Amino acid sequence: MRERPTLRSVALKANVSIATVSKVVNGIAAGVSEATRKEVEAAIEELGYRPNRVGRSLRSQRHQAVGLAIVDPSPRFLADPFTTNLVAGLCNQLNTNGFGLLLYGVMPGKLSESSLIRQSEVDAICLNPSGTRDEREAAMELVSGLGQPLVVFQDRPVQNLQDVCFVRQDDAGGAELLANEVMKRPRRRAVMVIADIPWPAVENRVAGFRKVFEARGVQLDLVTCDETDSQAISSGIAGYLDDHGVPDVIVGQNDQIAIACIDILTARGLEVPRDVAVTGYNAFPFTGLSRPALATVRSRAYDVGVTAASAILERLENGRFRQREYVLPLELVPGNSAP
Amino acid sequence: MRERPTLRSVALKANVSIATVSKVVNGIAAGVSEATRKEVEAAIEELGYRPNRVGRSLRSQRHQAVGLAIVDPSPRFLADPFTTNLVAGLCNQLNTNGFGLLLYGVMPGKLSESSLIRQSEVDAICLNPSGTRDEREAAMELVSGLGQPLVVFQDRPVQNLQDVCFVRQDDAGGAELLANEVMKRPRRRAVMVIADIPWPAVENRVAGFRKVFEARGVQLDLVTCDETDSQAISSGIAGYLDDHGVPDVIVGQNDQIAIACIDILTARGLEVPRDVAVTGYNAFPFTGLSRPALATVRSRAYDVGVTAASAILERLENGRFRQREYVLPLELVPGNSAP
DNA sequence: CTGAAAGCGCTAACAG
DNA sequence: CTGTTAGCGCTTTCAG
Repeated sequence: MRERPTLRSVALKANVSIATVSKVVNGIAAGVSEATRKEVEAAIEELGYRPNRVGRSLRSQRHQAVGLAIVDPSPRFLADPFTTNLVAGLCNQLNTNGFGLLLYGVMPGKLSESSLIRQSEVDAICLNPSGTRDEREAAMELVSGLGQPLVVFQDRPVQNLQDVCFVRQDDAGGAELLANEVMKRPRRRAVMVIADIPWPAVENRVAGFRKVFEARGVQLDLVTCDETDSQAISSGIAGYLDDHGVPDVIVGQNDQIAIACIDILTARGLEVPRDVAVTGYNAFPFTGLSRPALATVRSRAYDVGVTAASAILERLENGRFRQREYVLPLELVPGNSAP
Repeated sequence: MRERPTLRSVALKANVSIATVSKVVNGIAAGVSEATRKEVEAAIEELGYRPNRVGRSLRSQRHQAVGLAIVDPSPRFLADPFTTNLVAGLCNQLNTNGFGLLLYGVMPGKLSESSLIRQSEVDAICLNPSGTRDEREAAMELVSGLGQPLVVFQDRPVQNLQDVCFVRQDDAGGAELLANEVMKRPRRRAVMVIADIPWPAVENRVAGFRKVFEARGVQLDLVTCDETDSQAISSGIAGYLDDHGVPDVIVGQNDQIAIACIDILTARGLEVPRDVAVTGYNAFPFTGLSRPALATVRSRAYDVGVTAASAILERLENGRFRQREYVLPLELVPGNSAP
C-alpha cells in the first residue's frame, strides 16, 4: 500500500509550492496561471490525491459534518419509522451538500457521557430528545452549552437558549384533524393509547385531541402501555376494555398501536368503525396494510429531517438561524376505520 | 462564548507543560506525580476542557469513527427495516466503544463522488451494496482501493480483495427453511415475488428456494415489481395471476411483499393457506400484524450490525480481521400462512 | 503569479 | 518526573 499522497507530494511532483496546490484543490481562481493549474491537476490525477479532511478541519475549524443524538431507552433506537425517515431526510440533504452525518444513539441520562458531546468534531448538533419535559430541557441545555448550533426535533421551543432551532411536524394540528374527522358522528367517550415513554410529539398529539374532544364534551381517557411489542399493546387495551367497557373512539399514538387496537377489537367481535372508530398517526409510504384502512395523518418525518439540514446549512453560511422554529403542517389520510 | 480551552490553556492554568497535561488527559500513569496530576485535573475541570478530536486525529491518524455507505436508488434509503436494524446494531456497538458512525446514503454509481470516499476521516468503511453482482463488485473494489479496512454487508465474498470482511445473515439457508415448511404439503408451482432492484440477499434467497423446489420437482417462477408501494406490488402479482393462474405457493422477498400478496389473494376470494401458501422473509420485532400470521424467518439484521462493529473493533486492535466471513444462521417463524 | 512560513491542537520521542 | 520540540496536512497571509 503506497502512502497516501499529501499536498506536499503533489507539490513535489508538479514542481510548485504546496500553497499553489492548495489553491488549485480549492478552486481558488485568483493567483494561479492556467499553465500551472493544468500541471498541478495532472499531478493530482496521477497521484490520486484526495484532500485530507482532518488537516483541513484543524486549520479551518470546519468539519463538514453534523452530529445527531437520538435519545431513546431502546437499543433499537432506530426501530421507529419516524426516526428512520427523519434520519434519511437529514442524511440525504446533508450528504448532497458535502456534509456527513455522525449518528449517535444514546440512553436517557447518558447524553453527557456520549462521545458526541465529549469530543467535538462537528459543525452543528441535532438532538432528538425523549423523556419528561424537564429531562428534555436538561438535554437541550447540555448540548447548547457546547457552543455549537443546535437543532432540536419535535419539541416545543425553550426560551433562554441561544443559537438553537426547533423543527417539528404539527402534531397538535394533526390530532385536531383526526378528532374532527371522528366527530362527524356523535361520541361520548374516547381513549388514547400511548407508549409508556414520554415523547414530546405525543404530548402535542394528546393536547390536540383533548382540545377538540373537550370542546365537544367528549371524555378522553389515556391508556399507557409498553409499545415495544404488539402483545403488550393488546393486553394494555384489553385491560381498559375489561375495566371500563367499550368506548366510542380509540385513537392510537401511532399507526402500529392503532392496528394492534383494531386487532383486539375484531377479536372481541366488535366492528370498526361501526362499534368503535379507530385512528392512527404517522402514516409512512409503506403502511397500507391494515383492514379496514386506517384513518391517520401522513407523517412529515422525512421533511423534518430535510428542513433541519437546510436550516443548519443556512446557519453555517450566515452565522445565524433564519427562523427559530419550523412547524410542518400535517395532512389527513382518510380511511375506513373512522368515522 | 468563551474560547474553547486547549491543552495549552490547561497547561498555563496548571503551571505545567502541555506534555504533562496530555499525559493526564490520556490517563498515562508513567511520569506524572500524584500531586501534579491532581492540579492538572483541577484545571481541566475548572476550564471545562474537552480534548479536540481533530488535533488528535491529525497526529495519531486514528479517527474513532467508521463510515457506512448505503447504496440504494431510493432517497429514503433507510426505509427498509433490514437496513434500519442493521444501522442500529452497528451504531450501538460502535458508540459503546467510543466510536462514531458516519452515515452516507448514496445512489448507485455515485459512490465515487460521495464525500465518504473522496475524503477520508474514518478508520474503517462499511458498505451495503446493491445492484447487479458486477456493480457490487465494482463498488467493493472502489472502496477497498482506499486502503482502509472494509466490511461488506449481505454479499458473498470476493476473492481478490485485501483487508475485507463479509458479514451477512444466511439468506439461502433461511429460504430453505421456508421452502421445506411449504413442502410439508404437495406442490406443483411456486412464485417468488421480488423487487425490481437486484439485492445480493435476495439473490441468495432465490437460490435457497430454487434448491429445495427443484429437488422436489416444483416449478419456481419469478415476478418482479416495484416494491416502493403496496399498490405496485399488488398490480405486479395481479398481472401474474391473470396470465398464469393461481400457483400453490407464493413466497415474498420480504414480509411487506408477502402481506401485499395475502391482501390481493384474499380480495380475489382465495384463502390462505388453503388455496395458496404464502411465506414472508425478515420478520422484525414489530411485525405481528398480518392475518393469517405469516410464516417467515426472523431477521438477524441487528446482529449483522453488531457483528460488523465487533469485527472492525477487533481489526483495528489487531491489524487484521480474525475471520473473512461471518454468516449468521436464521430461524423459522412458523405461521398460519403456510403450509 | 508564486512561495515561504505560521500555526490550528495534539502526541510522543527525547532531553533535562 | 517534567518540559521542549517536531511534526501530522492543511489554509492563509504576506513577501517576493
